[in-house]
Amino acid sequence: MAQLVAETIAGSLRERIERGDWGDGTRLPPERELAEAYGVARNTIRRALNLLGESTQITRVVGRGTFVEPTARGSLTDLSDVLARIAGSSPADMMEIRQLLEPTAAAFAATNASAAELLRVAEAHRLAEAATDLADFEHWDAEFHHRVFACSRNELLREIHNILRLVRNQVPWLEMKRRAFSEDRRRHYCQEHQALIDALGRRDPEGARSAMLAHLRSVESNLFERGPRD
Amino acid sequence: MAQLVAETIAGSLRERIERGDWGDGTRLPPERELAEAYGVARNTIRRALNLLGESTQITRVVGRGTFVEPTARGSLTDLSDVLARIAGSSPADMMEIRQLLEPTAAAFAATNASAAELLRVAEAHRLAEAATDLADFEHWDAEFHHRVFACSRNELLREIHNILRLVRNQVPWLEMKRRAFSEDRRRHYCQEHQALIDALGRRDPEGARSAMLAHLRSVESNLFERGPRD
DNA sequence: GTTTCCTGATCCAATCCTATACCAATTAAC
DNA sequence: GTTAATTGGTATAGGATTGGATCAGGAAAC
Repeated sequence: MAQLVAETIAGSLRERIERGDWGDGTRLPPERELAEAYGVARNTIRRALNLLGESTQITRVVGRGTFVEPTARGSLTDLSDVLARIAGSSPADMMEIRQLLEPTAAAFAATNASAAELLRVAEAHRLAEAATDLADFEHWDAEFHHRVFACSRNELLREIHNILRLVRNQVPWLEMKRRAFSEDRRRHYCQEHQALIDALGRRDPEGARSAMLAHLRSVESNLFERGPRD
Repeated sequence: MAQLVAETIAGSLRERIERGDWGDGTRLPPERELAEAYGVARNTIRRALNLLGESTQITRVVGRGTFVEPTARGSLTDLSDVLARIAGSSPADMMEIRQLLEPTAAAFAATNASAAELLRVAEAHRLAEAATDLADFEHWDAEFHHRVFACSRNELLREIHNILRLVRNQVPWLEMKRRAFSEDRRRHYCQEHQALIDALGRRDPEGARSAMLAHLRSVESNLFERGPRD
């Protein structure tokens, strides 16, 4: 994944900081020294440090040097706290958020997607339809939803969905989905997906929005009501 | 079935991508290299890549290379990658998401908040009003918005906002907000905050929703239009 | 004859790395 | 206090790599 020399070096430096080679508040070697150590030009080191500064907290002071911020680990743990809480959030909250985000993503997609992207959405739908077991269906169903986000042309929206998707791949969720699954329901979902694809093909934002909303409501009621075989 | 050479090559490349020869986000060999490897002219490789681009997500950047889009394969991307992409997302995307999430959070808050929570929202508003410098105002403004999320009674929604808040605390955002700031605008924001608090106090979800939306629209136009002193 | 497809070649534009020089702020030596 | 060395910040130039675009020519299909 590291195509750029600067990216590689940034990764190496980050690792060394996190490993504790340079502790909180200590000074990193001067740029000129790092350049020689890594065998690259100083420009490249500066670029690596700029990249590093985007994610890790470092402070650079003219005449003094580059320092590891004491808060660097703090904000990281902040973030991991956030993620832990996200992972532990309730299915009801999740479905509420999905009903908030996904219809809008579908509406955006109807307006913004290229024909090629719509083909990719349709492809995921087709594979979900053709799936022979639950795991396969789950995979292509998730992929279908994600591809809608992918063509919404809002990168942030897409990445938020990535996070939600990670949560829904946790064990309790898989269990829950397994209990709510039936062949009937699968067919029903596929029909709803088809309706969404039709709306996207018509470039109809409001149609896509309501198709997605209807789909999520049926997912929700299946998830939270009694199983199909009581 | 006399396939074009370019089509055959496109198919071969597609297969290799899906098989994982080149993983998410990695760079494909340069066109000149592929041309030699397949024993064809570079034009033909370019044609194949154009065909490939119609069905698979690849990105081509002059001077850098051709890349497999992170979404091109089904694999779930690493969480740290997701966060890096979130941190790098555009302010326009951010404002779009805020206008999607925050009005709904406000509506939830109007229904769900306890009286004590509403007091905490009002407190943040009061401190933002009383702030004497930009940093202080920024802090309480952000806190105001976050406390609205905190009483929306949807933990997931609140944590998503936490992530967005972390992004908006990055350097480029701070710069942008500084440029868009003026005392006039601060007073205007505070009036809008007051309108929101009034709606929350009336337990009026739709009023809260529209008050928040109006506020975010004015934030957006201030952020993206010319500075206050042109 | 015309069209389509591939080849070969050339030039352009963007990006990355190198190399170098100079500036500005800080620190240490005197 | 003054000066010199150190260090990050900035700018410029050049070479190498890479995708973008175009043109001329040959071969095959119609």
